[in-house]
Amino acid sequence: MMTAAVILKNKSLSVTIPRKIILEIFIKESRALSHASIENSISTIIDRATIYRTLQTFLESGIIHQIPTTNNVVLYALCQEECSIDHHHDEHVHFVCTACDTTICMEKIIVPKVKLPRGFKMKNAALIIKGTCDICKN
Amino acid sequence: MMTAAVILKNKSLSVTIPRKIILEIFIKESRALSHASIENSISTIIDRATIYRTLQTFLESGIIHQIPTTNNVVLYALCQEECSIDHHHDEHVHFVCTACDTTICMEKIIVPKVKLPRGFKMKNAALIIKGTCDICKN
DNA sequence: GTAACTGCAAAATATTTGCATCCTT
DNA sequence: AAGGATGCAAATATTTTGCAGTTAC
Repeated sequence: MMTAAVILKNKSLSVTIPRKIILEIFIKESRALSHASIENSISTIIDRATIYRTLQTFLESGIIHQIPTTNNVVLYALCQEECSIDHHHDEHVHFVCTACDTTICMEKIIVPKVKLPRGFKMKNAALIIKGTCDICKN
Repeated sequence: MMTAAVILKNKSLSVTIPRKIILEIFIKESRALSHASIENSISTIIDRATIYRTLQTFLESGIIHQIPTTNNVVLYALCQEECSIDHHHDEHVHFVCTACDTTICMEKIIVPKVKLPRGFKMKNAALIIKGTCDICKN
């Protein structure tokens, strides 16, 4: 189990209070977070601009990856393996539970390859599955 | 080839100037559009609020569907088959060309089914593939 | 004629930026 | 000590809403 400080150091990022707090939230919650949900989870006051900048930094260092959504809210989740800005290992399935509105990474399930038409070259893929999760099932 | 007016009538929507103009843009451009790109394609002045409301209406009537993105911009594209708000037939692949920044629907390629862990129930899926398109290939 | 739709204006929300100060290395 | 990060404030951008006037059916 890597601590926030260790992860930051591994990425050659300076270890600051806001970065540790935000990273610890990601470590604690095993689900995808939006800017807003992070802001809400923080009891301390971290400036909104700092949160934006921190998420951007984490993204560029490959600490987190983005998950596409359809509601103008970008979600972020911890990367499991080593990622970098140009090569994210985020080609696992993301599951969105429409009941509890939670998005989780299904690290174990990789995105199946599909055959593209001639001339198209794939760089990466994201598969978002919506439905109900194992807790909300009914 | 369906005209904008016919599509609107089929969905029991009243045929208004803004709706026709916006729908015609979708018909003409065979790619996914954002609110902003629609606003830019319009020479006539259609109020921004009207565009938002029209897209919402089209979405609810199943005329267009949303495509998830990671940049806080929701994309919309024409539905090919009959859709409704609760059952969209949008389970085809969406291809994002990172060179020309264009998103297109690959109607022919359906999203492969994946096996979910016990307790998870899938309702629908979206597969977004990023790469270079057949025009931008190099 | 009536219900629905549009345009306008304002409000609410979300994101970005400049800059002075503070913190990490 | 120096460079980078933060916090604050302001600027920008985006989206929503209320309402009066207009349009489609």
